[in-house]
Amino acid sequence: MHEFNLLFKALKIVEDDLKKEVLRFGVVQTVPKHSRIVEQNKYIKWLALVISGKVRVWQENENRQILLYYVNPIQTCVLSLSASFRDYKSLVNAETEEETTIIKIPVRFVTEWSFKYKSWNKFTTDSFIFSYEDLLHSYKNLAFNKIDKRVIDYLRAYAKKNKALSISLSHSQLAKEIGTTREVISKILKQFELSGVVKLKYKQIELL
Amino acid sequence: MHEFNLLFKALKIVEDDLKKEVLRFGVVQTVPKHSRIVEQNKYIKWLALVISGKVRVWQENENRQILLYYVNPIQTCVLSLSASFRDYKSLVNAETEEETTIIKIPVRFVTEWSFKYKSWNKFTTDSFIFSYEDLLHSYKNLAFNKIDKRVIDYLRAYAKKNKALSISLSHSQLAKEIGTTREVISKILKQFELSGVVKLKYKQIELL
DNA sequence: TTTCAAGTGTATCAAAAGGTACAGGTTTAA
DNA sequence: TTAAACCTGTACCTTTTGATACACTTGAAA
Repeated sequence: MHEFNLLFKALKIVEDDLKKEVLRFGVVQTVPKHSRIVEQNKYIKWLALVISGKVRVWQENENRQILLYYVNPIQTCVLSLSASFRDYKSLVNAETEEETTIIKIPVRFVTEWSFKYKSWNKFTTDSFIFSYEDLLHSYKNLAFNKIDKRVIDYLRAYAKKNKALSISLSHSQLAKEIGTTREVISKILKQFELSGVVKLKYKQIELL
Repeated sequence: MHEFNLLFKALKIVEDDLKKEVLRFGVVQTVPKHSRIVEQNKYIKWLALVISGKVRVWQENENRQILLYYVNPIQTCVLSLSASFRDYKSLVNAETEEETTIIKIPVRFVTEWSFKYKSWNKFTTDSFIFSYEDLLHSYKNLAFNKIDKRVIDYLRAYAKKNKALSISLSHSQLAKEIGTTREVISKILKQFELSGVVKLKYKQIELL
């Protein structure tokens, strides 16, 4: 059970009883690229922990959408987590960006374990804190920065995370991440290119 | 100890040991109107629970600011809470809006109790969940709605909370809540008045 | 009652962002 | 190799928001 061991290690789970419970009730599942795993307004029955791959979480409103965050290995979507603590409908959408392996835990255990096992308690608390601060950062960014600043920040963060200066995204994908339209992104990127900040290729943006 | 009993009741604290600890380490304090109780980039040493009064929490950036939330009786500021779980500098500002009575708990107990006492665990978890969803709501609102919509939403929420159709706020105060300028608010309110949605008085807005 | 600070109304201009339209490029798969 | 689908560049226009400027109003304190 390679996936479970990864999970135990990452979450610093040392309690044997908790390990047993996770092994007993957790289900490993591999989901193909671009599968919708959480849908707005649907009930959540499982807490999904991402072991490998990547999940994109966003909100939408008519024809616009805005990125909330990505769930990377070894993380969990804080909104499934908070949904687990109550019986709650999802406020967001989530879709795999690539083939993704998850471990699913039935929600009723999530609360129970958080009081029973210290490592699980720490994991859930840390998830909440991290996610709250992340969202706060996005909120501030949205409130105070113009789109061009948000675009370049996004590109730099992306490059940093992938450890590569080349970003493979189309203008419309980028527009969806930022919450604007394709044309606006095209204009801004062109300006960046003219001022020598980036170099544009087909479906690819290179930071200089 | 009137304040402590209120707290126990509101947080559904039933454990006698926890009550004893709260009584022993908690400090009741009454803070006058318009006192800064948390400052951006300062360390947080206490978790403050609001017993009566009201605290405004916001972020600022140069000359603009944006409201994050209000802390009402019996609530705690989620950001002090998350700061309590680590040794952390505040990301926000908080100021009393009126004379406010708080109970201060030294941060080291906050984590400890959350594993030791079920009611405390529930309180912290619920705070995180509630606050996360609240922020998410604000984020979505900011991302998708024009200022006029945000203004009317704000006014209606305010009216609902205060159970009165009359809102005592100047245009510039309102501008700060929304994160825009006074002139924009004046224009929008005037339009609302012309279309019969509100009636404007000096430092007062009446919903019709 | 006078005075003054704070609040409000509004006009004008500028900048930011979005909408529409269309030309042309690139990739993929039939 | 050709068609279809998707991607990019750009021009033009509109709407939204912000900045500046100034006149006028209101309420509270001297």
